[in-house]
Amino acid sequence: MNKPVVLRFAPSPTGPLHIGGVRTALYNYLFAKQQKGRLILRIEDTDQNRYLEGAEAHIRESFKWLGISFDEGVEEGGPNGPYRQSERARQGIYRQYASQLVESGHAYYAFDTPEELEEMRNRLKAGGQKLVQYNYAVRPQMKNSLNMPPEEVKARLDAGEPYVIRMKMPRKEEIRFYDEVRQWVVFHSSQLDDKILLKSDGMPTYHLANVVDDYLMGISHVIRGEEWLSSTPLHVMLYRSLGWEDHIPVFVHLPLILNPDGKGKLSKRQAYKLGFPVFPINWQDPQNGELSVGFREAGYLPEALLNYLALLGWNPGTEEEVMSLDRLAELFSLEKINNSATNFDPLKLKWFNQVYLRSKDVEALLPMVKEELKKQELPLPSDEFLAGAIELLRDRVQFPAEFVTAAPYLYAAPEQYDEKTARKRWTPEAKQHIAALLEQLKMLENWDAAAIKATVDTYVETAGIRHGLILAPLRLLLTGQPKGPDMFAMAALLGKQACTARIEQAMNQLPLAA
RNA sequence: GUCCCGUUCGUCUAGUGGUUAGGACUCCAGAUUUUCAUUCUGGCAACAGGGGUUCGACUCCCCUACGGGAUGCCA
Repeated sequence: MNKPVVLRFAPSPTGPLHIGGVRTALYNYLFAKQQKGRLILRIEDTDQNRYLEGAEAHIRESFKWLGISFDEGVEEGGPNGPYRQSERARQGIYRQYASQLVESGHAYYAFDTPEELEEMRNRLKAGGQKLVQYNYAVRPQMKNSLNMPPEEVKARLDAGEPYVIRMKMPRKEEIRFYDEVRQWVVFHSSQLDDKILLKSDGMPTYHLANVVDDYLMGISHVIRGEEWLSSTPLHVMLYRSLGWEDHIPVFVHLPLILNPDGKGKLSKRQAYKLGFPVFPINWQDPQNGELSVGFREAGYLPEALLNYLALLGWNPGTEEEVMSLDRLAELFSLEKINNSATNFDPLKLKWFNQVYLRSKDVEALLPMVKEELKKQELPLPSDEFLAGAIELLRDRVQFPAEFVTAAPYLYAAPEQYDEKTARKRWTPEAKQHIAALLEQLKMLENWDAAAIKATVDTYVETAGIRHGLILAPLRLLLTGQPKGPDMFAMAALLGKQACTARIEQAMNQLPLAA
């Protein structure tokens, strides 16, 4: 019988949710969904010193925007709660297992002070040791329960002396584990150190907490970033030492996401320099007040971000690229996850954004355009007008804001006219024709694109001139721009009143080309 | 330094011993369009290097180089 599929995403609220975390969460989500399993959101807040106010809320908000939902978590509830490790720690869960490990001889108490540890490291370094770590070799020289009589240990403990519990890493043991992405990975325990499992503040370290919780929560697959690969042997040892060898989850270590130039882990700094976000939604650093613009605020659609991210390290093995979340969940497979680090490509993300933006119906786009108008402090036209504007512009925008910024003339008469175009097109001859055409346009009863076009066509034909002589200057007068969407449709949308007014206004104002 | 992981067009990638090495983004050219964008067509562009194994290696093995990660009372 197959074990139930239970996944978890376990962020630490020491900072905002990062794009790499989003991808990890996404893969967890996709796999859980595909396998009809459960997905848990667990908050790994065991570091009291680095806890950041607002980070947890940022994480939650981000997922809400992205449309990634969890079956269990702090807000969702569930049978495996509590879902914050700090709360679980308060229940004594981790201490209990740490004690069990001490009793079974797999771990021990250590009373070394930070200064003593520092001294030990310096000594090893000075001695030319290649392994500078608290391990089987230095263990006998340190202040720990392995080197003192039980009475002394008890006395120190009873006296409330600060202590940690360390893993007693065996001296010589091969640790093999299977990773779905890298296949078999082998480590030797001799290279590993006696990692702290329980800190002196009583909190567990990540290693202990994640193993205990994964076991307790019945996690079947651990999908996480590659930076965890190196500590996986410790985790495996922990499972073994706790007698949970049969419950070791399937490990899936995802390749890292690097900066666009391939140099180093994707960083906020690099991203900022290149002009793209790294956080799903805005993040204001509570310490220095610095604001980082999120993908949401920058005009990215969650579908686009997710689609792009899904393909960053995975692909369906076909040439299908534009996929909904449902489709992704359908096609997702662990075997097809890539094993090499990947560069973040903001250009391709933009392309996805364009694809998704264009496919949205007017109803969905309307609120985005309105919001942008509000932001720009522009008057709010009717929905009908905006719908027309959206249809007019949909093939030429990558971001919602561009429905406004790319065509400001739809919302207000132009105040400036493109100089180069004016110099070239606004000739005395052009002005003369436009004036004559204006009279005809004024008489037009049905102000629609076809009628306007017919009027212009007829005028051009009878005057025996080329379209360019009329069209380019006309567009200039109407919009101030040399380019833009279909002019007749645009003029129709603007309305007769506005168009004739703009033409007249420009005829009076705009100096002729020499 | 040590351990671990990795290396196909500029980028994301397909590829599991015999392929004209395929697709997408970017870029370029042409067509369409009143212009720009869209769309369509076409083009440029890759197996890190060296040894093996094999009739035959992008595919398997080893070495080198390069990149990355870990090496915390952080996750």
